Order: sequence, then C-alpha cells, then structure tokens
Amino acid sequence: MKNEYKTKSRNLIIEYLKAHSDERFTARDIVEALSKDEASVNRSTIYRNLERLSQEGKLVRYKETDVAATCYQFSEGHEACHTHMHAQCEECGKIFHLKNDVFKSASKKLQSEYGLEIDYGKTVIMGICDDCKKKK
Amino acid sequence: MKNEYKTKSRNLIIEYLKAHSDERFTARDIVEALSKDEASVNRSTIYRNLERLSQEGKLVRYKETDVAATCYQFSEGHEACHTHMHAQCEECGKIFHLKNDVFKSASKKLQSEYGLEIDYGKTVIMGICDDCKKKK
DNA sequence: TTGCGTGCAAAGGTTTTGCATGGCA
DNA sequence: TGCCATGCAAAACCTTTGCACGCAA
Repeated sequence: MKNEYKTKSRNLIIEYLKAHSDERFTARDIVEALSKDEASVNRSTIYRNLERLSQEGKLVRYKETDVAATCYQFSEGHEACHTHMHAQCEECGKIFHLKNDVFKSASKKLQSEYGLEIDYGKTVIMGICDDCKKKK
Repeated sequence: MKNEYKTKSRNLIIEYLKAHSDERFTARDIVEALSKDEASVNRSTIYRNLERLSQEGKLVRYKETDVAATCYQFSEGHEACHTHMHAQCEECGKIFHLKNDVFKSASKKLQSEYGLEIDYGKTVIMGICDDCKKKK
C-alpha cells in the first residue's frame, strides 16, 4: 500500500459510508449525496475512492442482475471481507458476514460430489431476512 | 407468451448457445461471433433475444464484479433454474446445478443463527473446479 | 394480410482516463 | 518540495429505444 493522504473529499466519502453502514448503495447515490455546494465531491473522485476502499477490503462490492450499476456496502467492525462468506437479503440488500463453520459440511459435499472448492470470500448466499419476511 | 416466429437471426443465436453450452459468455461474444458477412446479426436483435430467452428460463443471466458486461449461460437438459442452487467456477465460469440436499444443514444454521432463509434459486456458490485447479 | 422480429441509428447510463491543478506531509 | 488526490471534460462501454421495413405464418 502506498502512502495515503487524508483529504477533504475522502473524509466526506467515509462519512457517507459510516452514515449508511450495512446499507446497499451505488456510486450514484454518493454522487448525489455529495453534490451539495458546501460539500461537493467529483464523480471521478468517488469512483476512485470506492475502487480503493474495496481493494482494501473495507467495502463489499457486488453487482445485481436487476440493478444497472455496481453496488457497494460498508460495515464497521469486522475483519476483511475476503476471509469469510456473505449472505444477503434480496429484499433490503442487507449483507450478513457469516462465520465460516456454517458451511463446513456443505463445503465437503461440494468438493466430493462436484469437485468444487468454495471460495468463501467471493460467495454470497441470497435469501430473505426475518425483518423483511415480517413486512410482507 | 405471445406468438413466436422462427427467424434466421433467432436460429443463429440459438445455434451459438448450443455450441457454447455450459460456458459463460456475454452479449458481446455473440455479437462478435455473429458479425461475419454470411451470418450477420444485429446487436439489438441479440440483446432482445437474450432478454427473451432468459425470461423464458432457458438462459441463466448474471453479473460478475470483475466483468463489465452481463454474463449468460445456456444449459441443455435440466429443470428450470429457479428450483435449485448453483455453483460457479470463478476461473472458467462453468455453472454447476446442485442437488438441494447439499445445503440442508447450512440452511438450518443460517435460519437459526442469522434469521435468513436461503433462496435456492438465486444463490450462486463461487469456487474453483478441479479442472481449473489442475491447470494452475 | 397481420403483426412479430430485425436493422439502423441515436440516446441513456455507468465507469474510466488523461491532464493540469491543488493540497497533504 | 515531492508526491498523491482531485476536478474537469471527454471518451469508452454496455444496453436500451424509436421507427421503418421485412418476413413468417
């Protein structure tokens, strides 16, 4: 990792992330949120920072079939996201950071029956969370 | 479903699908493959047919973080894809159609520990298949 | 003949890039 | 001062859309 400067723009972006922790957002969302005159950040800067943050593992980056843009999600207080599996509620977009033992047995079966070794860091289980189930 | 015509373009596209069964491809791949003078199909036509085929469930349609374009995959001879879980090799893109019992125990843990109900039809497990592991 | 499908061109939206400038250390 | 980060504008991509024409049934 290269030397890193603290800049006004970067701070504003991280502020946004913390304010929207565990929520799904797109680059566009940030662009719009940070387009006010007092606190304006350029589109390129936002893309470059999101790129950087996700490479550092501080941000989950993913795509959805029904969303045109790339989605991101920020969570405070967990280890780098490429070390564990994720699940996501397809309703609200919330991401769950899973303990690896949940998939121990499935992992073995996949290996023996299909010859596939799970990549925990890149797998996202889709489903519906209790909160969203209640709302229906 | 509305009445459906058999057209030359549509046939060429389906021909491509069958020739590339179980492989990952993008709209662009087809556009390039079907740009030869004798058998040329327009971009819009390809997009429109892919859209249609995936709505009919004959084509799996998905996005990947590291691929700019939408990916597709065609498989002959298995039941509709929304009934079972999938796994995919992140190296070659091959999709595996999984038996549901592989994730029985993981499914229960997810429900009890995280309050999440797996959507089998939308989940894709990522990993590396034996073939690709050997090649490395 | 009817109406679905195609081709063409243009537009829309997202993301990337080059270059000059500005700001942190 | 030296290097990193930002802003701006333009470009690159992927995908969609409107319209007129062609072709299957």
